[in-house]
Amino acid sequence: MIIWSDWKPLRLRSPVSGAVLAEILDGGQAFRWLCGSDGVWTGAWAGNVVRLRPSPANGLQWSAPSAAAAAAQTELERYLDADGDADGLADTLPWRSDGHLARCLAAYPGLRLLRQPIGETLLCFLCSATKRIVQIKQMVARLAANHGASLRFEEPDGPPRETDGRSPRPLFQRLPTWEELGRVPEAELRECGLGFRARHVHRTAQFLAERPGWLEATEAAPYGEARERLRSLPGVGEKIADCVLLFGAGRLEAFPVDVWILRAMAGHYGLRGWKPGQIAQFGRAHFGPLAGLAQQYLFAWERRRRS
DNA sequence: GCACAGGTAGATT
DNA sequence: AATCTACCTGTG
Repeated sequence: MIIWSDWKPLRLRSPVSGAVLAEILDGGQAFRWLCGSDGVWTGAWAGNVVRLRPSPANGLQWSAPSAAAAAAQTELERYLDADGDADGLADTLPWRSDGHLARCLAAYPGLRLLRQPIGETLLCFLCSATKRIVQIKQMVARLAANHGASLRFEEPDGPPRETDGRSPRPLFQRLPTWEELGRVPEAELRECGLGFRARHVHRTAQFLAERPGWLEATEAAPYGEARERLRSLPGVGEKIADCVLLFGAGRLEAFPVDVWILRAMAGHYGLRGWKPGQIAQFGRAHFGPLAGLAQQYLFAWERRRRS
């Protein structure tokens, strides 16, 4: 039984509607947010579990297990890049000369890139190959349930306040660290539904478990070097490397090219038949140093009304 | 029942 | 240096 702190307002420099919040939390950047029938999002990253809900006038409210609430606000503000000027960044994209981009920006005001832990982001995107978001979330939930450390929020004595017996239990286990994954046999990863991705996760874990600090050094390296380092991991190609840098390291110049971006660039930019590598090159040249932010808008637009 | 899904790596042209 | 192809498994 979790005792949640009271709801408190969360100030975002660029506010978001409920719909844009849903796109940020559940649009393919992160895979550990669940939305209840009451419209409340519950999500987890690192050792944090947090609830979020839209409030009037594009406001946001948050709540955390009361024992962890003090630290949670700081962590959440960093995770959501609350102080970041998301709309100001978007305004520097070349929308004035790009009608389709202008339309995408207008459709998702306040859309932003999350600042997730790089290790978790790598794990999630190793699971993402030829899978839909629902399935990725399922695999990741099983990894946490079977191999992640439990999160215990000890409650001090006192009158219980707001409780929620239906809290999504899987979120109260962390994702396993790479060191922990290094001790998990590939067969047990397959039991989490990873399929052929289990081999990639297993071999990447073998590599990383022996090299403490390797991911942190990668995060600190210049973009090109970081990308090559990630590419050297089993199961990490150009697309996943860019996803990890964009969603897990705040590298807004990373421009992941997936099937949705291929469709977007074919349909709206006349680049039918172009290869992913060519699209990536075009994207960085056309959209500039924040190409990854543009990518997120194009991705959201392309994916609307689909699963 | 069966194609297909936020790809990657290795073989084959 | 391009272009196939196998790889697991749940969903539509």
